[in-house]
Amino acid sequence: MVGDGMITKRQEELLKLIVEEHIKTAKTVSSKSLCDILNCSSATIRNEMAILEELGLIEKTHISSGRIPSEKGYRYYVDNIMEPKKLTGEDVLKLQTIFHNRSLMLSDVILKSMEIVSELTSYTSIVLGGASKNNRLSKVEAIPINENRIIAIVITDKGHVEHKNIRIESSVSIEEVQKTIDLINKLIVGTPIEEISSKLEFEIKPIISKYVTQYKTLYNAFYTAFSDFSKDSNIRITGASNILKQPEFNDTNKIGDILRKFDDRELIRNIREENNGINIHVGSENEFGEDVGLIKTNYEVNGEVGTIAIIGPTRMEYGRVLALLEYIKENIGG
Amino acid sequence: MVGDGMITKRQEELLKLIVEEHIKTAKTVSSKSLCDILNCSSATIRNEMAILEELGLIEKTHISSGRIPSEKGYRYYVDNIMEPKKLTGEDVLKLQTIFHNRSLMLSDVILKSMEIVSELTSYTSIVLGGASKNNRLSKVEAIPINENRIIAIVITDKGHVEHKNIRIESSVSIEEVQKTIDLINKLIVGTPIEEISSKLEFEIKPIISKYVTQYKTLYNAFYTAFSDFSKDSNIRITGASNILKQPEFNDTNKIGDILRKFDDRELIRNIREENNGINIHVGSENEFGEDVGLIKTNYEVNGEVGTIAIIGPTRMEYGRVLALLEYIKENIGG
DNA sequence: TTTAGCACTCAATCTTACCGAATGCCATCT
DNA sequence: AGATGGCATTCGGTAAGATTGAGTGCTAAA
Repeated sequence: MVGDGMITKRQEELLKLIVEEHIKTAKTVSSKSLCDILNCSSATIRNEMAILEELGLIEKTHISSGRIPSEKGYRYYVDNIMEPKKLTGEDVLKLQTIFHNRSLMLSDVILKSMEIVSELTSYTSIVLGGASKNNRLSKVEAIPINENRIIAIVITDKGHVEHKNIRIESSVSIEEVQKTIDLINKLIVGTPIEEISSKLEFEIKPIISKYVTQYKTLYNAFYTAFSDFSKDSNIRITGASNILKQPEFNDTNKIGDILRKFDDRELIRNIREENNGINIHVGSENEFGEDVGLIKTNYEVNGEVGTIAIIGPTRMEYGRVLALLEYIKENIGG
Repeated sequence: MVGDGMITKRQEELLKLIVEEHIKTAKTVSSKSLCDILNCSSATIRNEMAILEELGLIEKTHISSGRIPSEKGYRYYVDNIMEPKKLTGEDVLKLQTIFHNRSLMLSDVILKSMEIVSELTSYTSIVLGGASKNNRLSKVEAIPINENRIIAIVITDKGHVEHKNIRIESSVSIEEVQKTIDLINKLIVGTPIEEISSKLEFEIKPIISKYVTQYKTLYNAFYTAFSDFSKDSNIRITGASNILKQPEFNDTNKIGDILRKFDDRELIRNIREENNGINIHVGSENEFGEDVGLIKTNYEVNGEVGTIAIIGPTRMEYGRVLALLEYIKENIGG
């Protein structure tokens, strides 16, 4: 006996073969097809299969079909059997062309490398970028465009930049706007992004109201500009059509189910990963439902944080995707 | 005889009925079903149908089927028969909640209103935003982040802002960077965006090379930053899953064909509309193929130009979409 | 010019049959 | 006690009719 508890060495080997064969072919795996590898008769394998099925690690699609891994089976495989796959030369090579291109900015490096992963694997990639954790306000600048529009530009110490288009009433003079900006600059530079809203409310507001006559309208404009700062983070989904390459999605209902989820920006935003490490969510463990597998990890480079994720069928090559994401995560530092 | 040439009043009426009935039901239209409306027998209608088919305006799906409009038939309908549909109260109401929200910036107004159109019609919307036509450079600013990264911020007179992350060799001093920025600011403020690249090359480069010792590496950094300025414009596709609501896309191959096109950013960028007006492209007239209809128009507000488009089945409600886009175009000025 | 009538075509649906791939189980072998 | 061979059984998949119904084209008459 080995491992979690009740599963023998041979059963584990059998589970491994079933999972990997199913991942490769998308078909059910028969007892006969494994005779040669396990050096025993199909009847023997059927007996073992019955035990694995008893344990909920594999399933039949109908009463006399071969077996496929269950969700629990994948989980067991991922946790106890799978060994981190080594990347092939081709995979590494394609990614390196991105990492070695010095003229790309960080966000483009991530987008492009995930595009490549999507292309290499025929899965779908998601990049959630742009949040700025632990960034501090470095500078606020306001550029007047015409009498009722100004552009506020906010720059953080880690190099994150956002701009907001602010509409103001025409009764407010340019001088008053400038005075407000000066006050903001003087008072909140160095404040962490997360705290700006409350600082504005409790520290800046009282002061502005003293110095600026039209303070109310101006304050409101700036408050809304700051409060959704980097809230609607960038979402990029690449290779959504790849799900059609997977035979299990040869069904308009299933395609619809997942496509509707890709369209739901709220849901996509929610896959944002907070933990460290690379996390695998099989089937119903993720928000896309039982038919898909999701592998995701966060990244943080120069204070820019985000999440990258790969979505494929439950039957996806977990080991390979894991290795690819690991490689990307290690190489975007530069 | 009326219209283009060979088509009678009654034939035109018949074509109108066939198109509109098909748009409503997605089914073939039989002669019998139109008897009541046209006040004649099915045989008479069949005779007229034979003529319309002769002219290529309608088709059969098989030898004894009812008729559907051909591509040419849709074209004729759009050009000669369709009357601009009046928007329903619900349509207007939903859009107005966006237009009346003063705190949204322009780009968000467009995105959100197209989201609503997509939702109202069950078609797919595309927004290509962010290009800045006729904008002139108003200010360049550089903020050093650390010894080999600076952020360049570019602002145009119309209020368009972009920033680029520039990596520089550590051998370049902050002073040299600042000197370069000052030169750029002095020399190219007021230049139209489109001309910046060439101006950099032929006017700035010689001067920089005189004043800045490490000019080559700096020049290259700025050149790449400017040259893809607003090139990779924002693309937003909303409601891609809506195509599955259309019965003619109840087929994984067709879904795949169009989804692959949605994934192709190059193709999507190419739908950018240059002409004025709202343009309808039926079937093979657009880049998405014979199964879809495309309605698109450009917009220009405060020097920010872009394109909005709606994609549906060939059998789409052209009149309604036309009215919706018209309404949006008229109302994003504010 | 319109219409009624009729033969004909075809999609769609259902039924039936059959093959082959697997399985479960049982009796037997080592 | 574990492994195996044999056998009945199940079920998906494919193919071949059979049936139905909607709709057309054509012709002859109104």
